[in-house]
Amino acid sequence: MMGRSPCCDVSGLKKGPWTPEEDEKLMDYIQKHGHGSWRALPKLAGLNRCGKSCRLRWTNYLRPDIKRGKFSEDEERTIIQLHSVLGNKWSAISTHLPGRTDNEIKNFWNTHLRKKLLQMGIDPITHRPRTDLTFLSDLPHLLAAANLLNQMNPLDSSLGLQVDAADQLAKIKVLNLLQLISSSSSETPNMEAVNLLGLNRLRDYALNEFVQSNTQFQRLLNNPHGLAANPTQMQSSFLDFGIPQSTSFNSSYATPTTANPCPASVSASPESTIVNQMDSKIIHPNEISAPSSSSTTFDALGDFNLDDETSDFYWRELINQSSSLSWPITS
DNA sequence: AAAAAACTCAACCGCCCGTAA
DNA sequence: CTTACGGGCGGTTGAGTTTTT
Repeated sequence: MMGRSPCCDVSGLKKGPWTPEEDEKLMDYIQKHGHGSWRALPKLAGLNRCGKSCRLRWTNYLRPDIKRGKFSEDEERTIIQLHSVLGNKWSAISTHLPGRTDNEIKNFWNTHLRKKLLQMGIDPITHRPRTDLTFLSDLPHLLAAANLLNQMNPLDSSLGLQVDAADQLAKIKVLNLLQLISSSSSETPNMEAVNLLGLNRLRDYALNEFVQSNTQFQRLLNNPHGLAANPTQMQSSFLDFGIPQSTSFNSSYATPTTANPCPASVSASPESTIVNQMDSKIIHPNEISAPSSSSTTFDALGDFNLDDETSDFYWRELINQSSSLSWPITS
């Protein structure tokens, strides 16, 4: 026989948006009888729909325990964290977000989070810094954000939120930028993109802009308060989910240590080591001990910011040496 | 003011899987 | 053991809405 025919192909069954009347019928019926067999339900409830359509309408919309409205930042972080482990297992992800349906999470991911990660230079599939550098064409905006930071009084509460947002974004982008730059050597395929974008000039500009001038930005970099992904919280909530280690290891999205897209570049010059060190600091350390849960950029950033003394050290080193930096990239 | 482009999200489709027959 | 069925899942669509030009 041919492939299975769609359940509602049998003519006459309504498709498309639900009317309030239909909703009411469905709700009434389920309230009185429970849903029982979805296939049998439409006839019993007096609905001209297929059972599948009814089930979908109920689980994604009419169910009384559904939370509506914007996702909180907490939920957002949870989704990103879980997605880095589970991939597109929307249903599994939704079990950790009370009142949110898989469909809603999927939509939210596709319309918001994916873009957000891309904009931050994070590959939404691997959750690691993107290896193509096209996002860096956005660098002017990044720099503008950083400049704005410098002009803002961070104590001005009316601007507090904006400072935080810009702060987070700038931090993340700078770190990814530095990772990518520092991991590019003339041998890597990145090189082409780097030259294409005239990144060398951008790099100098960026470093001068970020590193040389401002104590305020530096302070913000070292200030964990505005950090998008508080590492401690992230780690513990991650554990709270009770995700078995094996899940992440088996996940097709878990990146094996050998496939690190940001390999420590061969130190072409002594001066480049500082950035490479930082790169290692950012990306590598936990991978060795716990490859499963620590391979996301958020975790990496968390590490970087967790240890104030260390990050302070690296930034100071970077600042001290920035004027004389000779990079492994040559123009 | 109007047209086009971009976005949103409810709902659909086809496939998969567990299980009852 | 095989197969048919129902429920569930992830990918995709497209009408309605909002934003941009």
